[in-house]
Amino acid sequence: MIITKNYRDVDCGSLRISDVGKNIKLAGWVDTIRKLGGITFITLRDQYGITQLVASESMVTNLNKEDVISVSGKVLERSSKNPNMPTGDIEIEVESFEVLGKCDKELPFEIKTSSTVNEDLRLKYRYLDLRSEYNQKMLKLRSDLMYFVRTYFNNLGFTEVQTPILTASSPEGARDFLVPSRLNPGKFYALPQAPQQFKQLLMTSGLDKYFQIAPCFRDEDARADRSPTEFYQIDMEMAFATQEDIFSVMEGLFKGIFEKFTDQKVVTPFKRIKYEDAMRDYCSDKPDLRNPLKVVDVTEIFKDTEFNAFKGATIKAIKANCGEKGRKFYDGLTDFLKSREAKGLAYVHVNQEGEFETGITKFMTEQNKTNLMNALHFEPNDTIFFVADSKDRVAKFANILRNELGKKLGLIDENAFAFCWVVDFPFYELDDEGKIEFSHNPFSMPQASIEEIEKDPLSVKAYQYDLVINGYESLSGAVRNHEPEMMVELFKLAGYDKSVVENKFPALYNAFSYGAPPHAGSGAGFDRIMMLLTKNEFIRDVIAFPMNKNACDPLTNAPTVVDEKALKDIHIMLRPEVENN
RNA sequence: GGCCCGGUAGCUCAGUUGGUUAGAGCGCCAGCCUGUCACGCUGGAGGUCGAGAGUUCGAGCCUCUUCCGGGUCGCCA
Repeated sequence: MIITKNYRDVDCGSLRISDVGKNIKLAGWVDTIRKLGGITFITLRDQYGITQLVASESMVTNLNKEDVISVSGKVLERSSKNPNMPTGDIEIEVESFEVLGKCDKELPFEIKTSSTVNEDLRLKYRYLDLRSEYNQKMLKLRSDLMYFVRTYFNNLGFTEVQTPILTASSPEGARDFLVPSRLNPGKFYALPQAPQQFKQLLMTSGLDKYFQIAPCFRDEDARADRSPTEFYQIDMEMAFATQEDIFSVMEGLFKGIFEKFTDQKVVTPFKRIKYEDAMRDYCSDKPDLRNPLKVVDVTEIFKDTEFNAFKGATIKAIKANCGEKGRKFYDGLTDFLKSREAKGLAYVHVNQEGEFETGITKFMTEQNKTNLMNALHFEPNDTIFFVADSKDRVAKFANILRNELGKKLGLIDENAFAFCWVVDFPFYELDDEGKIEFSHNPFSMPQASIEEIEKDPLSVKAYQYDLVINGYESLSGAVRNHEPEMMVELFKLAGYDKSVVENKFPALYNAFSYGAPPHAGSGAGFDRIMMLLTKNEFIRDVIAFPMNKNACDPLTNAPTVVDEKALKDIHIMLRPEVENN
């Protein structure tokens, strides 16, 4: 490692007992000052570590925490060592020091405890927040991860291509960020939601294997695990490739990443679940497989029930052993479900004798019980939970219940990573009005011929896949449709004219008419991987300069008002209600 | 846009049924302290209780409005 030498000889993390006796210059931030009367201990911090300085009291008056100083002195063996620090065997006896950067303001928060501080304040002083040990490690990990990804793809013969940041607005998908064009009055660029079109064009250009650590921009609302403006994607595409080829490359990447950056052994090939089965067993297309609970549809069992909440509803059941939980536990679950807009939560407890008790036991017939036994194979001390609602709402609540039970009952191994491919997404689905609509990507390849599709479009699966890790959608991809004629037919089935394909995606459509190879690829969320590696549930904690929930940056005050002239240049006039704000 | 939670000292928070001068820990300042390492001890400064209105003899606490932040639903093909 290189270390700049004018202000220091070594960094703050590297001196050891073998260095005792050397005259050394060190530079860094004053981390702590401990005055014990005649003697003062100071710890000096940089990105690499912390080294203790020792000085006479008179020598270091007027020193503040977070001052940046350069210190000259002799390395001593400590008389009282600290086994908790890598440099804990030694200290520097200060002979002289120079203040390089004074910290003369009171800190808005303490660096050590910045992670507990109100996020807007942390973001306003992000340069201080980033001084914390967690953030220093986070920045290094991001860099190491980027390097690892690039090395992996380069070793496999991939070419990294930088695709445009200013491009055309696309009609599908999320809201675009728009950038007005000065040279083309009234027209706008859009920031790319993903390099999707460009990487497919590269395939038609003859590039065999493409990748990019690509910035993506979407103007949608934030979530804890979703950045409100921009994020990075590990984007890749291969010509002459099948779904299996993509799986093999990406499994190699994820195995490599998780084995290098965590202490987990990653087993390949990853588990695979059909979309249909995931929806049946977990009521989610991104199930957390660390959670052993499964959902069972019991609608049929209760079709003649007297229980009002079940009448006419779709009913999902989850069996779980809740141990010795009291009424409070069940009420808490019910309240949680209700707070998420469920109508309620029904349950029965199975006692030692295998009989139902509590909850909705009085509505259970013997036949119900027999059927439930066949469906759920419950045992003494199990509890059976039921959520009932309309067909399109019930899955959501079953999923919420499954996740909450997993969490509350401690069924989730926090140290494990559960990888699974979700495959065979449906190509079409019915929209709210019962019309056939593309369910995911209209440009993915269906798993059937056009003749078969026309017979029964809703049964057709797509070569479309997600990689789910611990319940996070971490990668999404597809085998692409590179046959323009078939694409037109597929659009027709969804009620779109040929002109829609031609006009909305002219570059792709035209390019595919000049000889395109079959190709497939994927995009993996770089920030999501960072979250998993650091076990962090907030995406902002793995980004150097994140925006807040409302897509504002308290540090730079972005977005800002701009002056009249700048607006005039780009032919923009603000609506009066906005201007007056 | 809907729903939920929060806003009290620089930071993190407590604050009872509405009742005297609004507290604690950390940080900051001063003094003491020669082996600390979350040093310790003593003292001190520091408050528009987010803002506004209302109810009340009396509001940090109750009501309404509003601003700000977080989570979530919608949204993210």
